[in-house]
Amino acid sequence: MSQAETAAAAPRRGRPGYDRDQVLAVAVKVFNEHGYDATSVADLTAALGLTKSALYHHFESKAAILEVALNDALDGLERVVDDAVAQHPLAADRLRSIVRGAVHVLTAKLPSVTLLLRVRGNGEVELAALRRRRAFDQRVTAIVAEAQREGLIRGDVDAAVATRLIFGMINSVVEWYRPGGPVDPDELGEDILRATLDGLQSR
Amino acid sequence: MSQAETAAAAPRRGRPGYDRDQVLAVAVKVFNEHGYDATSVADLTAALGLTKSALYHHFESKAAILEVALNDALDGLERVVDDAVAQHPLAADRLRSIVRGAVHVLTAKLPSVTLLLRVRGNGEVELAALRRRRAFDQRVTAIVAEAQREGLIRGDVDAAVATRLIFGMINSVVEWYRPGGPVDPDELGEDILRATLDGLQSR
DNA sequence: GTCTATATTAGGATAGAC
DNA sequence: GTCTATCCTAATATAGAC
Repeated sequence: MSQAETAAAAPRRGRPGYDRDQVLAVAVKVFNEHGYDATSVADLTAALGLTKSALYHHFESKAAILEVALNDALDGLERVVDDAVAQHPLAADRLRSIVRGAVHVLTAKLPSVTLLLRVRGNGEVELAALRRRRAFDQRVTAIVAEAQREGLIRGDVDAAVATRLIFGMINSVVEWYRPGGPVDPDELGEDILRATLDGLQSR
Repeated sequence: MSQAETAAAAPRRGRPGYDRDQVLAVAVKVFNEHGYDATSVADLTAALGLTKSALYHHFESKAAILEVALNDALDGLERVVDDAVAQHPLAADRLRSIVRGAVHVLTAKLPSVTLLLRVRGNGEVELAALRRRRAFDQRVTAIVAEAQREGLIRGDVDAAVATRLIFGMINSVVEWYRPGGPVDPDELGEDILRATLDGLQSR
């Protein structure tokens, strides 16, 4: 994924001449437009301007493309929690750091995170991703519960429900946020922090 | 959908003997478990204990099943806005009514609304549903903007962003809410109203 | 890194009997 | 309302040449 952006800087004569990361970026884009299951390998090759054989030269299967993208997204999200835990002793600070970090990863790695959030558990690749995602959710829920004991989060809402509502709001961003659009990703992180903690009501 | 619950009250001898609503309920459940596109007609008939021909006796195509379910969900959501507009002159009251009503429809019609929220726009049936959903979103955004002018919603967050964040939180409920579980749907509506308007922070 | 050609299976849907 | 048998297309994937 990291090489995808610099792809245009190394053009070929005539044929596209994709490398693995470029193929990945296009494939993930098409997956998100039609859904992974509704996307055929023919759809991918049409978007790439390649034949199936050329695509299978880069990835051994359609599922292998999905696997790389999902792991990229999960790596990014797990790193946010790792960093928050390493940097902040207070759960309240960890939570604020996680909200900001999750919004940052989500906007920076929008395609792969979007794909991750739509996984239903079909096949081994998706099941493995769901397992990692559940572990992530549990770590965050534990931090929210601790932040609640510390007094940051109100006690009249269940910690698991609060976590789900906060991340429900964060994750919904993939449905409408577009890089280069009118919404700044860092401001969005602050908006979501304000919306979930302070509330959207005027005071 | 309404007849599905009373199905067990009219059993047949030997074979299941499904009617249209019962087939619909099972099909929507399977669609949600694997995703619409990943669900084959064979998956549906396996869940029903029927052959393909029997299924095609009730619905003319796989897409026709989807269409009925999506319209059911959209009817429910549109009715919430219609009722809110009819009952409340103030946009602030309309918004509160819509949040409560949307959570209610979402929990009461969980299977069909879940399906609706995952539609990507493949084929005419999904495109038609997306058009209706966009119209719904626009009506709600206009009400949020008006509520902001009335002073209910803070002015430092864009109305369109606020709408998306609020409904992002509401819609995320389909990912974890289960009827008969520990979370009461009416309480959940109040929690979301509190979370989005008052904020989750202790005071 | 890409091509043409093809193997193989699964998918949606129908015909016609009971 | 359901069955068996079948059609036809589209899907994933591979072989082997350039």
